[in-house]
Amino acid sequence: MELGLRLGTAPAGRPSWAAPVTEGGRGSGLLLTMRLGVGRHDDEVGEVREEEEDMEVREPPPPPSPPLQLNLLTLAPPELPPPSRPQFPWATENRNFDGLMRGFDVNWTPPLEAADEGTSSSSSPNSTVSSFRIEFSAQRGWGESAGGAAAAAAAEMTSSKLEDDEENGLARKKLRLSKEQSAFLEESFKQHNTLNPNQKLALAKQLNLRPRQVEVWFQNRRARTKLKHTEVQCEYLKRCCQTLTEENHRLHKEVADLKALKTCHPFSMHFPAATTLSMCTSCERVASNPAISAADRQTNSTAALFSRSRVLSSVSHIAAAAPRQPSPPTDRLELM
DNA sequence: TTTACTAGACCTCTTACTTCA
DNA sequence: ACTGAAGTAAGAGGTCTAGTA
Repeated sequence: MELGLRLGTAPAGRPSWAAPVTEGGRGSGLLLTMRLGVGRHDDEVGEVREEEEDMEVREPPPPPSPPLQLNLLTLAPPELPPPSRPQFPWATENRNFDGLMRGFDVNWTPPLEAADEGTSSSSSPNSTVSSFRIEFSAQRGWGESAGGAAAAAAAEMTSSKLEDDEENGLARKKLRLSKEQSAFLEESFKQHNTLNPNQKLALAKQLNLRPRQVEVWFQNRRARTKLKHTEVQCEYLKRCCQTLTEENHRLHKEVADLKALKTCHPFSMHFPAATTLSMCTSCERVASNPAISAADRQTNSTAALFSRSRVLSSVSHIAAAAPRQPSPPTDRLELM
C-alpha cells in the first residue's frame, strides 16, 4: 500500500475539489488529499486528481425520481412533461412562466388566503420567500390557471415587498427557502455545481428568486460540499493513521525481539534478521513465522520489510500532520 | 507584446436569523 | 416559555481570471 499526503491550499476562483494543488494557490483553505494505491508510483498531478475525484464525497445514488426538466444550458423553456409525471410545482408553473407573465395583470391583487397562507405557514412573518408556498395538488393540471397566476403574483408581491423593505432601509430579515425551492436547487446542483450567468438567471426565474439568491445558494452549497468532503477525508486519515500506528508498534516490537534474539545467539544467525521475517502475500502482514517455507522467506524478505518501513516512516509525517491523533515516535525501522 | 485597469466569479469567514430538541 | 446548538441565507472582503484600452 502506498500512502501519501498532500497538504496544500486550494486556489481560489475554481472549485477546490476539482482543482490541482499548485504552489501559487492561496487562501486559507486546507486541502487534504490522501492517495491510496497498491504498487503504484504515480506522482503526476493529473493522476492525483483522479484520486481526488475518487475520494469525492458522493451521496448514495438517489432513488429514481421523476426527471426534472431543468434546462439550465439555455434559456429555452423546458419541455412539458407528460401529465402523469410529477413535477415540482414551480417548474410546471415556470414552464409557462413567460406565458403567465405575458398575460399577468400587474394590478391584479391575489386573494387574501393566497397572501395570508404564506405567513401562516411560516413561523416568521418576515420570511418572504418561505411565505411563497404552493400546493402541489392545486398546481397539478394547471395551465394558465388563476392559481398559477396567484402563486406567481404572491411570489412577486413578496419579492417586491423585500425590495421595498431594502429600499426603505428596513432591516433585512433572513429569508428561508422553501423545501421545494431547496430541492430544486439541489437537483440543479447535482447537474452543475457552478452556474453561468444564463443558468443563474434561468434558475432564478424558475424559482422566483433573485439571481443573487441563487448565486449565494450555490456558493454556500459548494462550501458545504467541501466541508463535508474534508470531514470525510479527515475521518479516513484518522482511521488509516490508527491502523498504521498499530502496525508500526507491532513491527517495532518485532525488531526489538529480533535484536534481543541476535544478542542472545550472535553466532546462530548467519543471515540478516529481516530474512527471518515473512510477509503474508494476502494480508501483507509481516510475521516471523518459523513454520513459513523457505521460498516464502525468499520472496518476502528484507526488501519488503524495508518497503513497509518506508511506508511507516511516511505515515509518521501524516500522523504529525493529521490533527488530534496521538502517535508515538515512528523512527525508521532499523534492521541490523 | 506588455501593462494597467476593471468586471465578474468564486472563496473563506462571519453574522444573523430560523428551527428544533 | 426559554435556551442553546445546528443549519443556513446573506454580507464582507479577498484573490484570480479574462477582457480591454
